[in-house]
This record gives sequence, C-alpha cells and structure tokens, in this order.
Amino acid sequence: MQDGSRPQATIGAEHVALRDQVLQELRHRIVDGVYPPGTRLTEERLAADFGVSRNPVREALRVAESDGLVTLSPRRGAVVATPDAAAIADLFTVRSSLEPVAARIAAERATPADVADLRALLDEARVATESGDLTRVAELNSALHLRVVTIAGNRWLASISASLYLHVHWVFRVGAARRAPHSWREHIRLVDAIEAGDAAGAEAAARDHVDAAAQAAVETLGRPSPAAF
Amino acid sequence: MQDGSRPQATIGAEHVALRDQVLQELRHRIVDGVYPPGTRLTEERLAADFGVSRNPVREALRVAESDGLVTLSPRRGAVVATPDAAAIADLFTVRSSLEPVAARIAAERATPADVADLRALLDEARVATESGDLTRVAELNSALHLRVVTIAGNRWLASISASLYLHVHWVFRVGAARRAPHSWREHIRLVDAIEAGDAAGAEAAARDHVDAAAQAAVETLGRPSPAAF
DNA sequence: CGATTGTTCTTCGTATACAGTCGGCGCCAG
DNA sequence: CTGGCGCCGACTGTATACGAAGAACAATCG
Repeated sequence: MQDGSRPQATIGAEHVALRDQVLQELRHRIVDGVYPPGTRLTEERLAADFGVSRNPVREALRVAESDGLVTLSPRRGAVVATPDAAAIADLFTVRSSLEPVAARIAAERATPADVADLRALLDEARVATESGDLTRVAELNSALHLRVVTIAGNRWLASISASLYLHVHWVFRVGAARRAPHSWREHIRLVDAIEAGDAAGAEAAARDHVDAAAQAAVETLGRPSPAAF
Repeated sequence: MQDGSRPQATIGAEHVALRDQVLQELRHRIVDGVYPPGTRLTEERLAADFGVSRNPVREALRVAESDGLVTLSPRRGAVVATPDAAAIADLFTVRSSLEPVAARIAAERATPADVADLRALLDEARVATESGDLTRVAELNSALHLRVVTIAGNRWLASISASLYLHVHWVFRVGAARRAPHSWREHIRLVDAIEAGDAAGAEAAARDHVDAAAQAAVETLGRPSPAAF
C-alpha cells in the first residue's frame, strides 16, 4: 500500500532482455527504411546483424508481426510488410476516431507539469524545424501525440496509439516532416486547449489536426513517386 | 494473376506452427478462467501442459504479453494479468470510440451475404440464449461484433477489435451473458440498420449498445463479489 | 528473534541437431 | 531451344542441453 506501484524493486528488474533490444532496433530499422518493405528477414541474418542467437530474434519477430511491421509465412519466414494505400487510409480512420477522445480526456486531466512537458516538446520541434532536421521533427510529432495519450491515462489508448504512430512514422517519415510548419501551428492550438482545460476545444483541435494530416497523406500517396521512397 | 488471392498455395502453407496453437490455447485458457488472474505461468509448466518444448511457449508468451493477457517481469517470468476497474473503463472508452465508426462503415459496405452471416449469428445467439448456454452466447456476441468490423474492412479496426474483445470476453464472460437478452435486442437493431444501409442508424445503434454494455460493466464491477469470479 | 547465508527454482540466452518444406538450378528429353 | 523433372541448398520449426544470473525461500547463526 505504501508503494503499490513497485512491489519489489530489485537489481535485475532493470535488466533489458535481449529480445526487447532486438525488437526495438528492428522496429527502428524498419520504420527508418534500413530494411525496406519486401526485405526478407531470415532469422540467421538478423541474429548476425544484432550479434545474438536465433532465439531472441524469433521472439522479437513474433511481436513485430503482431505490430504489423513484418509478415510471417509458415516455413518461409519473415518479410518486411509493404504498407498499401488502403491500410494507410484505415490507419487515419482509426486515428480520427481515437485522437479527439484522447485530447478531450487529456484536457480534463492535464497538470501544469504535463503542460510544461508538452510545451517543451513544442519548443524542441520549433528548433528542429528551424534547423531543418526533419527526422527529428517527425520524431517529436510522434512524441507529442504519445505524450497526450499518456496524459489521458488510458492504457488501451496508449498502447494502440504507440502502434499507430509507429506506422505513421514509417509511412510518412519524410512526407510528415514536409508538413511540419502546419503541424506545428495545429499542435500549438491543441496544447493551448489542453492547458486551458478546454475539453471541447482540444477535441476539435485534434480532429482538425488528424483531418489535415489525412489530407496530406492522401496527397502524398497520390503522387507518382513520393519523396519518401 | 489468375489467382491473386493466394499467391502460392503450397502444402506446408497450411501448417499451423506450434507456437500459434499454443498461443490460441493459452488465450482460451486465460479468458475462460482455466488460468485465473495472478497464476504463475512458468515456461516449463506450460510446455508440459501443451506437450511441446519451451521454445514455442516462449514465443507465444511474448505475443500474449503484447495482447495484455500476461505480464512479464525480467527474470521472474509470466503471470496472468489481473484486470482492474480502471483498465476496464479504459477498454469501454476505446470501444465507444471505435464501434460506432465500424458500424457506420459496415452499413455502407455490407453485401446481402454479409447481412445473412450476421442474421445467422443472431439466430444462433437466440437459440443459445433459450437453451441457457451462456458461454456460447458470450462467444457469439464477440463473433457478431468481429464480423461487423470485418465487414467494415478496416484492418486496423479489425485487429484492435480482436484484442479488445478478447478482454471483453475475459472480464465479462459471465456478466455479459447475464445481459444477453438486452444485448440481443440491441444487436438486432444494429443488424437491421446495417441491412438497410442506414449508416447513421447503425452508428447510433452501436453507440447505444456500447453505452449499455459499459453501464452493465460498471454495475457488475460495483458489486462486492461479481458472479464471474 | 532478527539478519545473513545458502539452496533451489526459474528465466534468459546460447549452441546444436534434425526433420520438413521451399525455391532455384541444372539436367534431360523432345 | 524449350519445357518438365528431379535434386540440392537454404531456412524454418522444433527439440534439447547447458551455463549464467536473479529471486524466493528456508535454514542457520549470532
């Protein structure tokens, strides 16, 4: 009761299993395009790449499959998934359903410290935008949204959003950055509403923001050869 | 081209890996209460239970963790997760955001064959309700909702819903069945709207249904000792 | 009676082995 | 030259064994 959050804080509890390190790195390499869509990922190759044995790799691959980042065929192994337009449209449908809710709840619950965190992220994003570090901008955008759902305190929302943003980042790692200036203004509006505790305003801001992002996504995908690929 | 749905239909492609069988059975045993919350799941015990080696078990456990059914602590292994009231409330928040959307899209896209499937499920549920097979009723409820999201054709919605319903089934396998008669009427209204192609009506029906289910959930949880446990 | 020390259990990762399957290559026949 | 056939290498799927390290619990000692 006195410290319900951590029944026991032992030494080894901070040990990060190899499979998790592998998973994290694998996600990075996929969403950052090191392993482009369609790449065959043999267990042995990944094991060699990461300097571990096959077991941690296998466990990481199963989770990556449930993330939707790789597709596994029996006896044929793993291939980096190829996101298609329909899947991306579906992604935005889900985002536009969930984010306004998350924003509303966040506006109702945000503490001053939470707002300060959001402001810090906005500020970092401004700096990154000015210095032209588009990769960093994309990362910060994801971080901001994830921070909002964290503030909302809904675990399901948080875990779903994490998965969603992994894909958003994957597909639009360049395209999203191009939209950075717009995003920035929309984010400010969102954070303002959250700070003011304006639930309806936050909800509307989030809705508009997702709609705009979806619009940009459609345009990016409509082009014959998007800059991202 | 002539058979685009199945790029290659080889013999081994229908092989179901042990880890998947283990995962499926593990999910069943957890949501059906064979392994109650808090149960320690040592790899060796599970391996013995399923008659396989530890490797498939380990891979299944990682996925079960990402499902939220078990919690893993480094060097301490897997424990069946204990769903708490907050998590359940969060679950319904997400459901109430997603299901109306799914229902709306389904109403726009459902074919007569889809509607026939839904009717068949409704009918089975009616029979099961009359014969008092509450477990089957709960299963059919989940099946109906999953069929709706399948009709909607949004992959993200489908995979999120699958995970959601696993938990719904878990927490309310008895409580939900008790609400079966109400559910049944609400489901009929939903299917009617989908059949009529009435997007707004389907959306409203789904919303009312989830709200009613959430209400029932709160009541069930409010009791000192829910019948489910 | 409390603190310390073993002991044991379990996970975590590695290594290894082997069967089954897939995919591609080369051979051979027409 | 072309098409079919069989063979072989590569990879997965599964099992097993083993060592290291942490966690839980019991026994021991001051």
